[in-house]
Amino acid sequence: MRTIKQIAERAGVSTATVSYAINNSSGVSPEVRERILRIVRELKFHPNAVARGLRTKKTKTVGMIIPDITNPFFPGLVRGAEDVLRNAGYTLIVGNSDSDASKEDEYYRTFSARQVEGLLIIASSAARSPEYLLHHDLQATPVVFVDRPYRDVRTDTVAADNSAGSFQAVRHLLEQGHRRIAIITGPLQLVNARLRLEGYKRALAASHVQVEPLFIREGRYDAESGFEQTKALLDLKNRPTAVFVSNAPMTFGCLRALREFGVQCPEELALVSFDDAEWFELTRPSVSGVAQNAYQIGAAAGQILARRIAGQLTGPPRRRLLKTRLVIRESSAKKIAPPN
Amino acid sequence: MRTIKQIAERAGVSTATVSYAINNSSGVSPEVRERILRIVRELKFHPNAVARGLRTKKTKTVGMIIPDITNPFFPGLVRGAEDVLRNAGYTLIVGNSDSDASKEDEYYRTFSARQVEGLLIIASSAARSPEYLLHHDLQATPVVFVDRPYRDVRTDTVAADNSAGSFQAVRHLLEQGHRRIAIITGPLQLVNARLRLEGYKRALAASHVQVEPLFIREGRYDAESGFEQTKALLDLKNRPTAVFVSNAPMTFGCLRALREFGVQCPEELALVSFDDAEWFELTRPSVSGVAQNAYQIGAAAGQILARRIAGQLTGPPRRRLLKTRLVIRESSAKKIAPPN
DNA sequence: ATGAAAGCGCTAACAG
DNA sequence: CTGTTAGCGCTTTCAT
Repeated sequence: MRTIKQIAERAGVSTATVSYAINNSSGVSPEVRERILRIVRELKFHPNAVARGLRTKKTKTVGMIIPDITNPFFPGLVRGAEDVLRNAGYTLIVGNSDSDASKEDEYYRTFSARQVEGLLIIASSAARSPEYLLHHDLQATPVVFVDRPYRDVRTDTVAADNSAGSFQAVRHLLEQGHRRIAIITGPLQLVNARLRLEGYKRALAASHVQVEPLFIREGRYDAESGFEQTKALLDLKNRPTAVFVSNAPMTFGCLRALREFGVQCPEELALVSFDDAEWFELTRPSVSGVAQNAYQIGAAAGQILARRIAGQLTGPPRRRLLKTRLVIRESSAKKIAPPN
Repeated sequence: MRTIKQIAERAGVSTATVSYAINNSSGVSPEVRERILRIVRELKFHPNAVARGLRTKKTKTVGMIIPDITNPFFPGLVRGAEDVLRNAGYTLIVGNSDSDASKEDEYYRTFSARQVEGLLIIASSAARSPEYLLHHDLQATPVVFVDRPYRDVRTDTVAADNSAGSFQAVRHLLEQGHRRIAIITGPLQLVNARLRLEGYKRALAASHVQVEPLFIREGRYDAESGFEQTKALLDLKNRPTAVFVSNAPMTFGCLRALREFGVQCPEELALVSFDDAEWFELTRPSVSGVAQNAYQIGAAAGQILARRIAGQLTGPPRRRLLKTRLVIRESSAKKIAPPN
């Protein structure tokens, strides 16, 4: 491995001068600078980021905690954050928590030890708030909460407007003539699951439709629970005519159930999903969804974090809620006759 | 931020002793060790990994270059590698190259500067071989090539057995009575695309079926090219009766084309895909696929890398080709009459 | 415009 | 069993 010292010897200057040259600080004569940079190029010298990090206490590293990269919603988020952060000179380290507090803790320790300059968190609960981070030596580190906009948290937050998106989806079902609309929610300890439920309730209220408690089924944001809860709805004496499913994996399970039990969609049960997976277009029926732009959310979060770290952004926490877009497909395209 | 020095003062010992204690080196009396560890816990002290890395030249960091985390095949790979490496004490940094050489280079520089101890690479071409890495100060760094088993490369390699998987898929189509079988390949500068083509040819040869050059269409592993090449096949005067598509995104495009041009599958054109996406099960028809276990590939690669770094694995490069599994669904389930 | 030198936090001889 | 000390590669005063 080459060091600044070797470059200095070759160039016949001191290490300080080499340092100035490669960091293009002022006060190095053009000739000397050029000579040094030439040698740097020849020897393919890359300054040791570890040494630099130790000295400057700026590691140019950011940590990100996500539930699971294998869940199709998160890659876009990560990619958006990565692209922005890399452009700003940061390296991103991503950890999968499986929404497990002890794995989260493990990553907090790793990140703390590695002196990350900032944190992007998709938290498993509000307990993972900055107060919590105090326990991990990360108190001074800027944090942005992503995707799950906990309210009581004193950090920047970027997420889709879950409530508005759900409102829109359920209003659409109401406009199609549905009155008996069920919802399969995510785990209700997660804010975004609660917000999607809230949007559902608001839409019903706006149309003076009573909430039917049996129509509110809590899932776990995975395919299995989507299947189970759909089955539960189908087993009801008084079935709903439509269902709003709170994410794509559960919609996957829902479709499986519809198929297995031979339920016609949208005729017997109309469907709108939160999220808009690519394959929604290819199923039969194709699936209506509330599209959130994961890349954009990640990019916005990365942007805010970079500016906080650089001190370009100060003051109270920013809350950005990004717009969703309702994509109507076959699963909700049929109007039904009003009941009376 | 706490340092070893502060712990030492509190405990009334030297920094060396603290270091011994937290690294549980031998030669520290139980009482002193206990006292130190108690203080460490109380103060939530996490040794500065940057300083440690500088001193020991072991950063416990591994770099991974993938084309794009947003492509559904890669998250599994990454997760597999991450889980294994984290267990072995390494932190994984992942970079998206978009199969772009200059972005790859950028990550090589970053990884080099950050003193990674090993590299997991899904390379855009064989040129990204260890010889190439010489240019980036990474010569001594263990490298494992993943997913794309370039032959002329002197490193460990882990991938699915692309050729065998394709062979199996095409043999299946032959067994269904098909003789006019097309293939949509990936970009042929990628080994795995070439290997999938090779498996296709071997299967045809084994059944004494002549290769029809018009039936070999090169795509780009993306949905658009899957659409275009399917259209090209459908435009042929003498259409094939079946097509083998070399990955899931192109199969997505293929299905779109079939739908758009009203082609019945499997009746008019049977279909088998390399890869097995979750949604293959939900389309109409459901899609047959060659499943490769991405998680397992990533995990195996991580394992080998960790052992190379630790020096537990020495000697010539290992080549591991993991088995694929053919999953037969509706898109290829119908036998057709032999064309005598 | 350039150099000498201190020191970031840690580990590892070496000494005792 | 514990302490002293040098030094990893770099940046950054402070001199000159």
